[in-house]
Amino acid sequence: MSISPPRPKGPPLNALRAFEAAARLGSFAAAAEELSVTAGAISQQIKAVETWAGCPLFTRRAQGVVLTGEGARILPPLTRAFDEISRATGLIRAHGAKQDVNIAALPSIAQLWLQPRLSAIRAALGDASLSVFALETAPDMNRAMFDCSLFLRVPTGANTESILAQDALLPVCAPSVAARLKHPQNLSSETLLLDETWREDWRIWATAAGFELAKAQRTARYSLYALALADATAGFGILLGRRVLVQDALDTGTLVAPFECEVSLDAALVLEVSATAQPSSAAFDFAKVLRS
Amino acid sequence: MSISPPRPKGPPLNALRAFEAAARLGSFAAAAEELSVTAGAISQQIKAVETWAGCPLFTRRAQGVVLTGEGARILPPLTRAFDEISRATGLIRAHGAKQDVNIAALPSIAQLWLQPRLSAIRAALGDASLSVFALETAPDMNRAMFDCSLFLRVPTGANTESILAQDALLPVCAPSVAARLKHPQNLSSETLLLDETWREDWRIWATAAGFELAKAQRTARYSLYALALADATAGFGILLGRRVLVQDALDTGTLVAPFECEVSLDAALVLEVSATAQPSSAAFDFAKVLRS
DNA sequence: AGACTTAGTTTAGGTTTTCTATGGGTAGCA
DNA sequence: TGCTACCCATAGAAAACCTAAACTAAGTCT
Repeated sequence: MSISPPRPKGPPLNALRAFEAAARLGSFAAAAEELSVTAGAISQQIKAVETWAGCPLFTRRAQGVVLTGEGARILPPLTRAFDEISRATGLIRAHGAKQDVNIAALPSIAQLWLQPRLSAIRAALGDASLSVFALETAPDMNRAMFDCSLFLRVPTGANTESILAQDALLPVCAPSVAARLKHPQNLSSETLLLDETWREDWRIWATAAGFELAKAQRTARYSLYALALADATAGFGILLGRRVLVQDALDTGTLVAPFECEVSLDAALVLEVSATAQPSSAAFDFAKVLRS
Repeated sequence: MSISPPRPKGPPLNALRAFEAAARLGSFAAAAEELSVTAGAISQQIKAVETWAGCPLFTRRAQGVVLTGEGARILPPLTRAFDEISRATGLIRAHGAKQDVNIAALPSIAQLWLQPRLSAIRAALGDASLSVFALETAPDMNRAMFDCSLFLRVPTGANTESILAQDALLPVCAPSVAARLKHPQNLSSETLLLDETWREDWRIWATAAGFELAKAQRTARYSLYALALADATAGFGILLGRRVLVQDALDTGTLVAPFECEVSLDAALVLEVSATAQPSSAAFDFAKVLRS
């Protein structure tokens, strides 16, 4: 018998949070994104849980991970528990730090859609400060500590959502370039600009426009939409525009749409407000300004 | 507008666990005991939660702490959430580490009651290893990672409990000392031994025996019951015995009870089994041996 | 076949967090 | 007035955590 060796410890909570995210999202990489750490960190945390529990929770396969029976058994209660913690802490946080609004948005939306509206927003918010966080994928609003999110995606119909604008695809270019484009066929001799995030867009538009993309078509790919937009403005090529993001440029005339054909998308510019946000909070004021 | 500064972090889970324990138990010191850390650590963790939330959760008073409105509001959901986590993780842990039984017990019970029974227990457990942890106060079995607990306390009637023996108070001493004790009055010239944990015991017994304790009564206080028992055996004084703990010494005759008067207590030797323990586990075997 | 891509692992190393150990301070108790 | 029971503050030590970079392993183009 051993008397008072290091006392048996409770479950490692941070590691459990990592496990819960990975199990819920079905991937370590996605969990890493949600928790804003690297995949290696998730891998280690989950190993820690497995060591603590004494049994494996995931079966590792080359193309991903699959929950084991034990893993699947504890996921629902853990999700409930972490949701409850988020909700509870969100409530009290609203009282203290109500002076600050945290927005999650696609980098492109932050730069091209939000920035022009910032001065109006600031005026409406008064002294509450505003922080914008650029994220590649929309966060789970039940978890991440954002008050609002702005993403281009298919609406889910949740009542925390507002559709600000339906999205659509249309090629845009500098007026000088538009002059030599009479017909989609002319595109084959031009450089097509596209954003990495939406690399299928040209294919989708071409199909709808009844235009065959050449195999050897010259293209330029950008990881930042604003960069592609700048190059299009400079007359470097034709950008397959997202209406929401190019609207301002079309309005001011720096870009024009050379063709009539515009393809409607299911995706829209969706504003989502955190479920824990209070109607009296600055986050609500922010949302109200955007909806108007 | 600031773009992508350090992303807003989720609530600090370990700090929330500290808060939940402190709020539930009404004291930082008690929470420290439950989580087996120092009170200073709890103090810092709670400050971390308050900083994160942006509002105080406790009002500090010199004689303790009181929950604020915000604190009281989040306690129930947090307790639910952590209970759920404990339950869920306890379930899977049972599958992996079923080879080990962790017992929490009063130091005195571990030494004086459990030790004599160890060989029988080992025989029944087979290859499962046994660890005994000495604790001053009974842990919350929904939280702490113990499979069983053995404490002297008033039974609550929970169905995870078994009463192994009702407790009682009776003075005990070496046979040589008993020879000169004809009547409780003789005690005034003797040294009374008592354990810090139960410092009221002599007063309780004296009241029941109709015997007035002198103000200048000579006493010796021990922080370890086994030490007091050893001194009593050596003829150093009279120990106010807990029947459960001195029974073995009475049976072997190393100690005797000089007076007839035995005071029954509401407290009993209570065995509690963790709610997450499986009927097939070694913890159940252990409990079965003790009950027989 | 060979090159790329996707998904997770592993290790070392440094950073951040957390804990303990001390030395206060304040109110109730005797 | 001394004791005890609480909690607070600080600094150094210990533990936990994260990142970066190189690696494995199984697809998927070409």
